[in-house]
Amino acid sequence: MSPAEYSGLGDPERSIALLWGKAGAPTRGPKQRLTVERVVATAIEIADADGLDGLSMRKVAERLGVGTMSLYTYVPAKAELVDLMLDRATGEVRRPEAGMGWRERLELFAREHWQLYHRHPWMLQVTGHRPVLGPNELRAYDDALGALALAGLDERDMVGFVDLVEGYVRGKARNSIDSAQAERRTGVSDDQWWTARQFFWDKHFERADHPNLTRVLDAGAFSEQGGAFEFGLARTLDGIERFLADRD
Amino acid sequence: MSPAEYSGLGDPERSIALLWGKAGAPTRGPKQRLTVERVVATAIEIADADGLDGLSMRKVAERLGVGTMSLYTYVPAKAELVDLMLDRATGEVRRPEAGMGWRERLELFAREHWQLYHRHPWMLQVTGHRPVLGPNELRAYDDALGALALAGLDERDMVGFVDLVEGYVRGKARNSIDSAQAERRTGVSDDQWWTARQFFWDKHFERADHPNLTRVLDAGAFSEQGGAFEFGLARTLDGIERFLADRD
DNA sequence: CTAAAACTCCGTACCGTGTACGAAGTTACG
DNA sequence: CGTAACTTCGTACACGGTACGGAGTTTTAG
Repeated sequence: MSPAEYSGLGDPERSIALLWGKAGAPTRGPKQRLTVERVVATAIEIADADGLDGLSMRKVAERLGVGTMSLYTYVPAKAELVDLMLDRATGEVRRPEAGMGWRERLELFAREHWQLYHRHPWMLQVTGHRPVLGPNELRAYDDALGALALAGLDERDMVGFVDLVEGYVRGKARNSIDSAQAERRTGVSDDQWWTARQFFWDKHFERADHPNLTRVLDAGAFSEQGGAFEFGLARTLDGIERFLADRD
Repeated sequence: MSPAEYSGLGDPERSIALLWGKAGAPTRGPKQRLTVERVVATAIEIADADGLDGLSMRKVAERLGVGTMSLYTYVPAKAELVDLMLDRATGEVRRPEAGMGWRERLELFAREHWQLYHRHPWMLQVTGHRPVLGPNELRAYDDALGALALAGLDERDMVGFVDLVEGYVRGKARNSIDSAQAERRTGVSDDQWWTARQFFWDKHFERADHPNLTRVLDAGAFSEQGGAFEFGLARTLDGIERFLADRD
C-alpha cells in the first residue's frame, strides 16, 4: 500500500476504523504494550493541562514511558490523534431523555457542550479541520437535530438551527476560555495584564472618540457578564421560537 | 530595562505604541530600510495565502528581502506582529452611517465582519489571545455598542448582545472557512475528502441509530445551506427584538 | 574633531516540533 | 524452521521562534 492517499494524509479507512474502535487486532508480531485508548487518554490529559500548543508527541510518549516513534504504531499521525481526542471528549456529554421538549433538549445540548469546552479548552483550539466522523460526534449531532425535528422543522432549518446553537456555544466558550489560555501560555494573569495596560486607558484612550465604550467601561459592565451564557442562550432560543411562531 | 516584563512577554507600552502608530522614530543609528507598516502588510499577504500556520518570520523576511532577525527591530516578537495584523485587517470594515437604526447597524457589523473573515481566514485561527487594544478594534467595538445603545439597552445588555452577534458571526465564518483551510493545509479538496469517506456512509454508518442525521442526509439538507448566514443572523436579531419587545 | 552611545542589520546557534527511515527484536503462520 | 508481519525506537531532517553578539552607521556629547 502506498504510504498515504494524498499529500501526507493518512488512509481514511484506517482513520475511521480507529474512531469506531474497529481496528482489527494484528495477529503477528509482539503484543502491543499500549492501546490506542491509553494514548488518546494521555494526550487529553496533557492537552487539558498545557493546551494544544503544549501537546507534543514526545510528551505523550514520555508520560507513557515509551519511545516517541512507538506512538506511530497506534496512530498514523498527530492529526488523527487529535481527531480521536475530539471524539472521545465529546463522548462525555449527557444525552437528552425521553419526554424532553425541543427547547429543553437544545438547552441541555448547549450547557453540556459549554461545560465540555471548559473541561477541555484545547477542543476550541483545533482550527481548520473537517468534521470528525466519530461515534460520539455523530451521536451528539443526531441528538441536536432530533430536538429540532421535535419542533417540527424541515431538514434545512434543522441543520441551520443546530449550527446556530453550536456556533453560539462555541463562540461564548471561546471568549470565556481565551484569557485562561493566554495566562497559561504567557504566564501573565488577567489582572496583571489589565493592570499593565491601565496606563493606556488613563493616558492614551480618547474617551470622546469612543462614547459607547466609555459608557460601558464607566458602568463597569464588563464585570457584570456573569450570567451572559444563559442570557445569550435564552435570546438565541427565543429567536428560534419566534421563527416557529411566525411560521404558523 | 529588563528584557521582558513577564516571562518572554514584551513591554506593554511598546506594544500599544506600535498599535497606535505612536512609536517615536529613533534619532540615532542608520535609517530603517523598512516600516512596521510594510512588515505587517507583508505578513498579512502571506497569512492570507498560506494561513497562520504558513506564516513564519523567515518567509516575511525573505519576501521583504531582509535577514530574518532584522524583523525584530520592527516588532518585538511574532505575537505582537499578529496583534498588529489583526488590528490592521479590522480597519477594513465599513462603518455605520448616520440615520441607520440599531438592526441595520448590527447587520452591517455582522456582514462586514463575515466578509472580513473570508478575506483573512487566519484571523479566526488566532486562539487563546486577549483583546487587541488597537484603534480599529476599539472603533469597531464602539460602533457595535452604539447600535445597541440606540436600541435603548443598558450597559450590561449592550455588551451581552454585541458578544452574541460577534460570536455568531465568528462561529459561522469559521464553519464556512474551515474546509477551505483544511484543503490548503492537506492538499485534499472537499470533494476528494468526502468521496474518500463515502464508504463510511455506505458500509459502516448505522442509519437506524441516527434517524435524524439520516433524514437530513437523505433530504440533501447540507447542500441547501447557502443562505444560512443571513438566515441565522435574522434569527439572532429576532431574538434581540423579542427581548426589546418583552421588556416594555 | 573625536569618541562614545544608540541604533540597524543579520549570521549563527539553540531548542523544540512532526515524522521518515531503517535496524533490531518478537511472534505467528506455512 | 524460515519468513513474513509486526512492534519498538534511535537517529536524522527540515522547519519553527528567537537569544546573542558582532559589524557597520548615524547622531550627539564633550
